[in-house]
Formats: sequence, C-alpha cells, structure tokens
Amino acid sequence: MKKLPLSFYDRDDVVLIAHELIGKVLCTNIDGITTKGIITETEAYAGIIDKASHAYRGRRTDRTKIMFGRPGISYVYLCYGVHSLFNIVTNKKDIPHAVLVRGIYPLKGVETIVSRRKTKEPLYRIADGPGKLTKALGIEFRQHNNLDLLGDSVWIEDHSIEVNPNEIEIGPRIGIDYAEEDALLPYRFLWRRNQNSDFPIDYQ
DNA sequence: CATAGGATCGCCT
DNA sequence: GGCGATCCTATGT
Repeated sequence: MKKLPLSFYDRDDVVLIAHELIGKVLCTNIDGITTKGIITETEAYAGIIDKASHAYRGRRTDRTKIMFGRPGISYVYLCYGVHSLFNIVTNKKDIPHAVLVRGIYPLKGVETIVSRRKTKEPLYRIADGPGKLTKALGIEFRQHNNLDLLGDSVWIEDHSIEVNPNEIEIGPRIGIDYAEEDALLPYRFLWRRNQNSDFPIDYQ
C-alpha cells in the first residue's frame, strides 16, 4: 500500500496511465477524515491533438493552465454548474495530458461516503460516475484543484490489487460527441467486475 | 458586459 | 428516455 510516485505520472503515454490506474486507490483526507476508493473507470485526454480535451489546439486559459503544469497534480473543474470532475495531470510541464477518474468502489470510510452521497444506492453504484465519486470522497473544485498528488490531501495508492485484464472493457469516451473523429478513440477503461456486484474481497 | 454551453446526475414519465 | 438544475468558463461585442 504505497503512494504512487511522481515517476508514475511523469510519462508520455496517457492512455497507458489511464489503463494502469484501474485498480489503484484514490484517497482523500478532508477535515481529518480519510476516505478511499478503488478506481474502476478512467478516461485519457491526450492534450493539444485531442479534440475532446480542454487543451485541444494548445488552448491555455485560467482553467486549463493546470494541465500545462507539472505531472502528479489534480485538475478539478466544475461541470454543468453542479459537479466537480477530478482529473490527474500527467506528462511533462507544457504537455497538457490528463486522466479523468470516472468511477470508484468504496474501500475506506464507507460510512462517510454513504452519508456524503445521501442515497440508498448499493456500494457498487454509489460512486460509479465522475460527479458521484467526487461527492463521495469530498472533492470540490474550489478546494482541490491544482493540488500535489504526492501531498496529504488527495493522493493515489497502490494496494497491489490484481485486475484481470479480461475484465477491463476498453471503448470510446462518454459525453464528448463534439469531439468528431476523436469521439471514437478507445480511451475509456472500465473494470466490469464492479458493474454488477460488490467486491467479494475486503482489500482494506 | 452578455451569452451559450458543458468530460453529469437524479428525478420524472 | 427526457429534462431541469446551476454556475463557471470561454468567447464575442
């Protein structure tokens, strides 16, 4: 159970990183309460050549400048005026790659997660969306944007959870119809095991 | 300054 | 399956 090092994020292949993040553990410490979840769904956003990316064609604004910074930093933004979406900045400075985390399975602080979500959904569906997981883990765009993932507020751990490659569904990203031909790229990774039932093993 | 639209969700029918 | 919520961002005048 180790915090992922900078070298994990400081790599060229954002699609590979998105793939490898399946089964890693996203963690937060908010007001002294730690919550953790196994990452079950991710999407890669490949920077200036990717029509789905906020940084397409090198667009550098107050919002997107985070992605042009160092790897291993959070990029959290408000979507539809309602949801904070959590991304991980990868690759070197000035190369605006990012991975959107789209789903987790609760691992630690389950009571806190359930109370934050205010729903009776089962655990396998309580944080199975990009806006749902941020609420579950207490991530908000004003407070958790541009944070160092090697710090002690938001970070990612490797619990050596084994993921059967056959259980990872690879396909097009969600909600990016505007991205034309890039909308079909296989940049989304989903751990299907988590779709229908709770995890049988307590990894904690 | 005004305006359109969004890497979504939950509730409604 | 449809739609409203809700507010920030990016763009244009």
